[in-house]
Amino acid sequence: MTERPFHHGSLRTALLDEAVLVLRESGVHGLSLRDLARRAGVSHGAPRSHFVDRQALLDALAETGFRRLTSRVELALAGQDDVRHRFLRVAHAYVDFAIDDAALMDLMFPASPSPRSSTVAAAARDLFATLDGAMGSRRADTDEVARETFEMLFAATMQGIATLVASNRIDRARGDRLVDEATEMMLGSTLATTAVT
Amino acid sequence: MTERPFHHGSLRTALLDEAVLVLRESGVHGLSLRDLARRAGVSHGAPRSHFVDRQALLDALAETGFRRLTSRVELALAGQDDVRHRFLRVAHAYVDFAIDDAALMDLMFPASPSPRSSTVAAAARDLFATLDGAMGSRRADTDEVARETFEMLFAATMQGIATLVASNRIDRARGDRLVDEATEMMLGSTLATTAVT
DNA sequence: ACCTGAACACCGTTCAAGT
DNA sequence: ACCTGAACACCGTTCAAGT
Repeated sequence: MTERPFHHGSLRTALLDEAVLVLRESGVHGLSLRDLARRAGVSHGAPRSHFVDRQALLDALAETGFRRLTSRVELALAGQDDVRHRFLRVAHAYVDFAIDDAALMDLMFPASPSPRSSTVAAAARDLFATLDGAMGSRRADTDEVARETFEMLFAATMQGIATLVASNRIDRARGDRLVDEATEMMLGSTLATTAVT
Repeated sequence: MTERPFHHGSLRTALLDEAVLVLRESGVHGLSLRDLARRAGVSHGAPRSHFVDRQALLDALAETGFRRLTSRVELALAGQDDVRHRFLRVAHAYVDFAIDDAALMDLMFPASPSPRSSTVAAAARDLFATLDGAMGSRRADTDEVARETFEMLFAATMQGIATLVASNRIDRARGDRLVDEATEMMLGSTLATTAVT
């Protein structure tokens, strides 16, 4: 009678957890609702109760990705006041995540942008708000445009380094060094002097 | 008797050309061998004569992508001697391509890196060699390590900006301005003074 | 509210057969 | 050498039915 001992309401999270693992080793292409159902020990129609279609699952995955990355960045911020170290820690947290969960990053920042569900959009906004807080000046009179430009370039560079590593153009150690060098270069630029404290 | 007037040997390129279009409007997910065969007016088994499996088609697409991007960069280099303008033109050429063919870029720089076929690898090397030539110093005694680092950071930043635009985080005009600003910032850094002429 | 299981259309892949 | 068409296993999606 304990034929299906699990999922007295936890099937949704069980599917998501399993999906993260599959994603990590087989990419988006390896993700199938039927396969996830099989792994969870339920019928192939069961996931339908929690995700209307495959895209809904992918959206939910992107949302958890944004939340996990946000908490990683928050962790990197804990107890750091020096600007240089703050940037370095955030940068490494971001790039590490992007490399370890490259396929998930593709779901979070899809190349063919589909209209984003509101819950995913909210999770994305939380991440950007956290990043803003991490990089923003604490002085109110700082040039707003310069700061936003600086933030964008910083995010772009980190995302780019992660892509280089994830696609095997450079190895991880090289990527780590690039993160350091990029951070130093950007903090040393004239843009930075008007953008951050 | 002209039931199938095309493809007296051109089916391969016909499939590839069609695939680029499908890729552009439906992403990798919308690419199906059977659908391509249908559009070309051949049976579903016909593509097999030119591509052993779906991955072989994706590899071929990546290869053509590298070749097209290489020629775009070469075009951007034509008749430009000033360093600043050279960088700006190459950067815009790169980012424009990455935005217009974002899905193709994902095939060229896959998140879950599969072992790359030798022909794809060769096409990729051609692109990197061209980029090296575009950005490299003409003086032989320049610091080699600094130059390579500078090249990597430049490529990473451009790829990152393209990702931001392709995933709709910023619009295209903002991306264009970021390209300009990033180029100025990088050329103004101390890294650049030891890396480029 | 959540899950089952049959049904349908679609896909990648294989393969014998045609030209 | 290139293409056809049947076959097989797999998938997403829908839906009536169970609990």
